[in-house]
Amino acid sequence: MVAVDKREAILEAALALFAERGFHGAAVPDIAQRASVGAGTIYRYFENKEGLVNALYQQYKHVLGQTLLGGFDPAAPPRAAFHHFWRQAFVFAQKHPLAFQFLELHHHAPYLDATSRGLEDQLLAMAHDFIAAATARQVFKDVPPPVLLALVWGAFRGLVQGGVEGRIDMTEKVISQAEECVWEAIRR
Amino acid sequence: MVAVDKREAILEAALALFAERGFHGAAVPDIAQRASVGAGTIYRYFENKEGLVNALYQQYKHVLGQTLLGGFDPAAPPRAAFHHFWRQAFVFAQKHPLAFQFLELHHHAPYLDATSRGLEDQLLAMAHDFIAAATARQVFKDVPPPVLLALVWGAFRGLVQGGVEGRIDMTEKVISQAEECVWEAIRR
Amino acid sequence: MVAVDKREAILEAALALFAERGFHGAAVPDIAQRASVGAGTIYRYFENKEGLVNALYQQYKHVLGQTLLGGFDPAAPPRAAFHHFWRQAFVFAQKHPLAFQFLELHHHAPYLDATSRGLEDQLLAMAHDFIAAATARQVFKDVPPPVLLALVWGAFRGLVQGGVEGRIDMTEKVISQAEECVWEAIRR
Amino acid sequence: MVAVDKREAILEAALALFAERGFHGAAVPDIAQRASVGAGTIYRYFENKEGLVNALYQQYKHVLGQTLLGGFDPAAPPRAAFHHFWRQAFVFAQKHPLAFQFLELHHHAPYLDATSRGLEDQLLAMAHDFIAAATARQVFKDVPPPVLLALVWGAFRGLVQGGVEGRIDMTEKVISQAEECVWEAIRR
DNA sequence: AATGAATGAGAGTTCATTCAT
DNA sequence: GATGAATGAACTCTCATTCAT
Repeated sequence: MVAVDKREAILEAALALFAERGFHGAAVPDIAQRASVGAGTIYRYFENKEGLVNALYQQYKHVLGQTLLGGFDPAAPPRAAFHHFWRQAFVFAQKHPLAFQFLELHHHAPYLDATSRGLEDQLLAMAHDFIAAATARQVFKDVPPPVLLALVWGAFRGLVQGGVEGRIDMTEKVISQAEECVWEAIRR
Repeated sequence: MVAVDKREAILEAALALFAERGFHGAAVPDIAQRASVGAGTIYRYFENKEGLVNALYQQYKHVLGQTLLGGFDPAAPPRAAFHHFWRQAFVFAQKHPLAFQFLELHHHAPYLDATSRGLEDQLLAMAHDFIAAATARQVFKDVPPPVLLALVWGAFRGLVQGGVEGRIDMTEKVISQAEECVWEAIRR
Repeated sequence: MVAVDKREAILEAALALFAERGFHGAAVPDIAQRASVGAGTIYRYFENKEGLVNALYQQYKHVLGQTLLGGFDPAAPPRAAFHHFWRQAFVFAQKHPLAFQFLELHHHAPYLDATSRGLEDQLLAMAHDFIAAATARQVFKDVPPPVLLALVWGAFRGLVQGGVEGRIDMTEKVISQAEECVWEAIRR
Repeated sequence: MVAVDKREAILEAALALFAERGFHGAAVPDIAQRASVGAGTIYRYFENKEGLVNALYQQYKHVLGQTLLGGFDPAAPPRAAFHHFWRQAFVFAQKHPLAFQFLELHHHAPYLDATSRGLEDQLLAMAHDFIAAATARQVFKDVPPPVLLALVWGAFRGLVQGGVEGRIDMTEKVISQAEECVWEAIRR
């Protein structure tokens, strides 16, 4: 097994345990065991437990950003743009369900470093700009963009959690219906 | 100081630390110190740390339920009912901001006991019934009630978090605007 | 057992193990076991392992200083003063043989804090002043005081170690003879 | 790079770290890194960490012995012999300052093996014999030879340490003056 | 009833040593 | 021969829990 695989195994195990139990609830030896790796090995790849969460956070925050932007047409009309973001967010949440949980659980945690916080701020800023532009063009309701953003992302997150917890059968149709609901929430 | 006050002090301290750092991140001696109580005293009032989280969870889940239902008129039309719930949810979130954080953070945690889960299920069921009834009367969009519930509660949660994290200035107007947004998300 | 006794027991155990094996060679659980105390208990009395060595160092450096100065007559002639210091140094080394070993072993160690270093410097300065004064009065050879100090204390240390290691039978007579030897080394 | 060079590099690195931090304070990977060698390589040349200290101890104890005896004239009168030993001891301490520190620091350590202890005993015996002979000829004071040895070597060690720690400016003159002091300590 | 000193299991982390490459 | 990634035992330290006072 090459080094890259071991690093991968550690990240994967840590993702699962951090998502399930939180940072303080996931013990390093447990992570090591799940990764089929000696406990000491983790410290060859990450400076310490905090380094491990931050690596994870940054990796998936980056993937999330790339996924949301991937194939996005800046010239698209707002409704199409919204559709793009909505579907791409789902792509991420379904491809990386643990990572989605993990990211949402570790928001603003005191053990996140400046780089992690920077990535979060960046994504937030991008979302804010998009909404502010559409608001300015009177596409969205006359409501402060941060409010619209909170409502949209909150609704999305609620939906995904409902799926994960088995309260919602996440069919293609449900995703579309939810998109329409949320669009009506924000469109003028 | 009478016993009730000590119990109260412990619960209050635990609420603050659990909300801020999570279950595993909050040390019992820290809770004791914040409550100005000996560490051993906590074990006179609660069987152990799990007993303490569960007491807290049950207490505030109950308060949340009472707050949502308080003054509710079952005969009110859906829009008025929705208005009632929306405002009452805000009443709770603003009266007990730490409790709101705490409840959302500890959803489905493995250390929650059957009673805690039961209370959660009960609240969920009530919400579901209300939505299902309105859906049946074609007030809401033809979307599975759990989906509508997830969208609404998710949006609400996102809004509150935005306020807590300082991204949103939670004025009376914002609360009203958000209510209108969310209503349009679900109404037919 | 009262707290003071436990602190005492920890200090005594730590003294023995640090003197025997050095700082890094003495494991905290070993110290705890020798002190008949739980490992965690050590951390109620000392911030960490470094805090423990420093407490020990400061305590015995202080005792050494007090012992050397105890009953000293500043007006005494140099030979009498030297006799006093020589005998008092032996009093310390025989009353606290482990402490003597410990102090000599941990000289200038990187884990000693400013207070510990300060005490060491203070003792050194006192000795230096005494020697410099006698040198100025042409009682001692015309040799830099630090050199005389190094020779005297080194010889003393060598003698004590020889006793501890069983190479020397430390009788009253030997102590006197050694005193005379060292006196002749430094006197003009 | 030939094998001998690697062994040399390891010994040199180990000497520096053992002298500075002691046996338990010097980590094998640190030694390897300082020697620009893989950690595993150390185990090709030495059985384990103990084997490494012992090799070092024996090597330098041997060099010390050779240096002290080098050019020694057994027929020389005691004062000349003492002068020889004193200067040669300085030759060693100045040529191998780390080795001097190392040897003094690791006296009687439990991880020294029989060979190391044997070398130490041998040197001690030689010194003892020299002193005993001179004492028998009434050149030295009527003091047990081990006492004289302890005083002389202790004084020497104190002097060297004072130089290393910067308290003494180790000029040619100081070395001579100190020699005279110590000679007067022991001569009848 | 209340305390907080005491505990030891278990946390995060280091390191002497091994072994596949 | 040489490496350094890998290991797990052992290290320092924390903390949920107990119990003598």
